[in-house]
Amino acid sequence: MSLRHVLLVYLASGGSSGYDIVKGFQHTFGYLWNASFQQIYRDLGKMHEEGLLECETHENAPRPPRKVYTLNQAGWQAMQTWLAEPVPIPKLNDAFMVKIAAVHLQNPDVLSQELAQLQAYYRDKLAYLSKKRAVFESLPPTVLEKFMGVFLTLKRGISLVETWLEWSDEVANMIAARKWFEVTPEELRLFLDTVQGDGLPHPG
Amino acid sequence: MSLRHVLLVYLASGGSSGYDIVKGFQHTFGYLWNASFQQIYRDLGKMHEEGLLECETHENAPRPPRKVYTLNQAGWQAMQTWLAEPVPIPKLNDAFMVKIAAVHLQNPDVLSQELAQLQAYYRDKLAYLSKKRAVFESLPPTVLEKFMGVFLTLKRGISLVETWLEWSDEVANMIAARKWFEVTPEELRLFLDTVQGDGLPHPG
DNA sequence: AATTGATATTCACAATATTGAATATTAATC
DNA sequence: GATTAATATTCAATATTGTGAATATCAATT
Repeated sequence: MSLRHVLLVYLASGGSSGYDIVKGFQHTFGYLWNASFQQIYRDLGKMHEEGLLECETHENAPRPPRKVYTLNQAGWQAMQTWLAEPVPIPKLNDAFMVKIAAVHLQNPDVLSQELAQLQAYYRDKLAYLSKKRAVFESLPPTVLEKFMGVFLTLKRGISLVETWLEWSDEVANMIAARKWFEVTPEELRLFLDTVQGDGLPHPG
Repeated sequence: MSLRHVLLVYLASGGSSGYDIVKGFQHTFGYLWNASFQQIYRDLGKMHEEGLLECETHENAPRPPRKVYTLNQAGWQAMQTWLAEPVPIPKLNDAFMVKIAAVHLQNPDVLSQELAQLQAYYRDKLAYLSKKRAVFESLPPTVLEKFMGVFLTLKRGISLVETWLEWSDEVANMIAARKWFEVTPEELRLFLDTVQGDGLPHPG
């Protein structure tokens, strides 16, 4: 699974240029899938080479010309194939959580400042997503029902941010208490070995 | 940021062989950071080459010998440097959410089955993590306080799984209702363009 | 005696992601 | 008239991750 599949899904609702996809991503798949503009352009090019996309260069009056990509038969097929197969469990790689797990190694003031900045970021994000949710909720129920899929992903995004913010308050309390300062690395290692259970494998 | 930093942090509480780190990961950083055993061995080797780690080959009686890596001065330094700099916002790349956002393209029965499998996986995971939490909660408060960092990351992991499961019930209801079947891709694109706000950039 | 299973590690190739810079067109600003 | 900003795309180098297979030692099973 990769960006390519996401692009196929995106293009399934109509052709688009790389530039517009970059813009569109921020508003729709942006909180489901992160990708840089270089990545998007590159993968569009590759998929075109591989025959999954058609590409028409549209002159754009005063602006530089834009390459509009559309799904062709093969692309549609590839998308269907992807949709039919199960997705992998998304992998969580959260560096800040690693810092918190190893809080005894940190400088509390530096950590505290970093936490505050993350909180500010997530509060902004929450405000932004909440505004979006309000738009959805103002729709007539029959219309909302139709776009339930997008609405649900929005709600999931909000839930992720909200629970992060709640959690971050606990983290702030811990940093303020500074009790963990008394833990030596060796104590931690010993403790972790003791608490260890049977383990849960990460499935493909 | 990468696995290498996580390994530095891990080794800060004592030397370890690749094999033991692989095992240890499942129990401690496993739900914060995902890495395969090949990745861990590879990065340990590289970090040794780069002079961040010392490596001693310990004969292991009947078993094959094990390479025990320990942080040296440079490694400790590198870890400190990493700890002092802010972490990037973790990138969310969730293929299942993409599928849900584009639910109108799916076969409801296939999707429904995939959802059920994911739910089973996350229920198992929740049970596993809850058992761990119980161990923490049975500790005397003064001990729990000491290991608060690990406990908080565990709680965050539980919260992620719990809210996913709650969300998945809503998704199941949507699939059962099958209203979104009436949406054409073009309608969706138009709708998304209308609902679009100003966008929120993903910070470095 | 041969197979299986656990321990412990390595190699190689492919896929993906990150970063910085470069190019080209034109409108708007100073 | 020169600089800045926005649109629109591309290239290249590197870093990181993912996957499959291979190697070696020895215990325990069959």
